[in-house]
Amino acid sequence: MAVQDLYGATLESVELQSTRKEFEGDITVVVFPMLRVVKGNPMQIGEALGKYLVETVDEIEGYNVVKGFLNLVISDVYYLDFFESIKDKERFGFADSLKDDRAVMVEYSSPNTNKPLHLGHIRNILLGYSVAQIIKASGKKVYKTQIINDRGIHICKSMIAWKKYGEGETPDSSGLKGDKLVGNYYVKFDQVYKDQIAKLIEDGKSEDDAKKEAPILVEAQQMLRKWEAGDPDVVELWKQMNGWVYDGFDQTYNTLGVDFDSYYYESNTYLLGKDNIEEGLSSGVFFKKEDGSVWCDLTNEGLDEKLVLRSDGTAVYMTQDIGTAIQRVKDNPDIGGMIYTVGNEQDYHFKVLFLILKKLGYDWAKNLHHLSYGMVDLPSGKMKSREGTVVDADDLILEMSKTAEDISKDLGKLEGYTKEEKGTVYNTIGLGALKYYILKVDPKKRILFNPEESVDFQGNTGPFIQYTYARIQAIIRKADFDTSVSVTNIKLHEKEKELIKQLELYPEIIQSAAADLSPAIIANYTYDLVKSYNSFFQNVSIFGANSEEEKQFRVQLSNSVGNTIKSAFGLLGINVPERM
RNA sequence: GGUCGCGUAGCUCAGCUGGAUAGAGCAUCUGCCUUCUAAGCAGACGGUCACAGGUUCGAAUCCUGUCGCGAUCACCA
Repeated sequence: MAVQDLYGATLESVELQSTRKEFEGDITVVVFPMLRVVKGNPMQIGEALGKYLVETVDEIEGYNVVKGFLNLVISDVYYLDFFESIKDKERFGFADSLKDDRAVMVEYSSPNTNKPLHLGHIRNILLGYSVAQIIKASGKKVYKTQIINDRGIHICKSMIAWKKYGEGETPDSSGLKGDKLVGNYYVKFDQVYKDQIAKLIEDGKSEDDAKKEAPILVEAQQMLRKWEAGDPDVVELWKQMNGWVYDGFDQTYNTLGVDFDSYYYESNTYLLGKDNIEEGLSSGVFFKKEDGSVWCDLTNEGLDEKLVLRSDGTAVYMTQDIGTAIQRVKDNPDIGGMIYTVGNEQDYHFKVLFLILKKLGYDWAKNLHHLSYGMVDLPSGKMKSREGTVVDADDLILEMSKTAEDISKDLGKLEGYTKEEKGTVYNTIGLGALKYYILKVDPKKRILFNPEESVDFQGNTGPFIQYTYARIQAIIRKADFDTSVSVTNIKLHEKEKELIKQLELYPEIIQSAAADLSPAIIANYTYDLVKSYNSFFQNVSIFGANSEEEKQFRVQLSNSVGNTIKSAFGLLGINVPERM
């Protein structure tokens, strides 16, 4: 029996847990629940059980009973055996054996093409990408995708403003990133719109009328109708401006280190779903009201009736989402489930969407998850694009690198590195700080993002963990050890056992992060591991009175911790530098 | 108002399938750089786990209610 079998055992009435540090032992059996089955005093039952286990199970060397807790002492040999099995592994693809034939599609980012990405998108993208990595590591095939909101009135607003005031400006002519350029015209539209409203009100219009009648808005609406009619000029402009935006987005995705396997454009999918509504009507999932609108009755599920098709026969948001989901499975028939990374303001929408898809009878509908996350708030309050209080994604990333650079320079590390090498490290650290800061928090909680204070490199932060990894690499470089040598006859310290126990938990951590769709689990685990490691390493001197064997074992243990950090950070999409 | 989510140290967060004395980091204070990188380590200080009931041997964790904060309740997306 290996150590992991002991931990993995979950007999129904036996509760096992890792023994708390302050007690002697490795595994604890909680005796209290047994009292329901066996009558007696917890102490006596514990004693009897402990005695029996020591006699019959080789791995168990000793026991003690505290109150109703039976602490079992596991032999060092089993720790060493486990350690031997993971010593050199880069622990990424451990789950190959668990491969599931049903793939999962993960959607994230979902930008609008009228403005650049901001801090809110960053949370979305990091969460989605990380969850995709985690699910892949847990043994499933993953399709990463995004749906791009490339049509609608908001795009036309940027287009009309560019046409009227742009004077042919392009990313090349202005040196601006494409998404920034288009975003500027969206802002421009809003300025002009507001001025026009003010003027109309001055001329005696009511506020409501002014908002509806402002010429630039009317023009944008005309443009949308032309687009829908396929007007060649409008479509051409639309393609051109969206192309600029995609170039800009790609740059940002690139710096963030994320990618996608496929793209869905709303301009292609916005008409989807109507056929599915027809099918739903004939199978009785939906019903038609007198005015011709189509609804889904969810009152039995404790919800309301939900509109799925307007009385004029046009689609609503829900219609599209139904159609798109079905389309995706048609495109990738091995999909057995989907994950939508979308903010929690849409909790209700997805609850309804999933319910409807289930009612329509799709077998994959039971594996749909809304990866719902909280808003990112700034100390000044909510981010509002119109008020200019958004934190731009590119600016933020740049600022994080800059801070990493300043701190690194103060500490005087990285001597002997070229300018370029230094730049790469600063980027790795800055991005590590940003990604970790966002991912370590439970997705469903709101994040208060303080741009100044977020750039923290001490404690539970990305750079601290990266730093530990870099230190481990320094140890390995210096030690020049031979990993093929196995170390056996040594007596393990408590802190070493603690570390091995934590390394052993890694696969379970991934499974649990995959089940909860929460990278925060991986992040916090990695931090705990690093804390244990640092404590172990700084409190037991490596070149002290210890044997060569022990010394070698410690270097190997460092290596193993390093590999685990690297793998865990890989799941978070964070790189680790060899030096920093 | 209905529904959903959140509320843990001064601040930012872990812990939540019920278990032993509720844990980290930041901030404040005290030690530790001739051995691996002090972005570190060791320690001190800091708690009515929002509040009130309930379930039980045992509740931060589960249930009910109250309060506070947020989201959502469109023939918008």
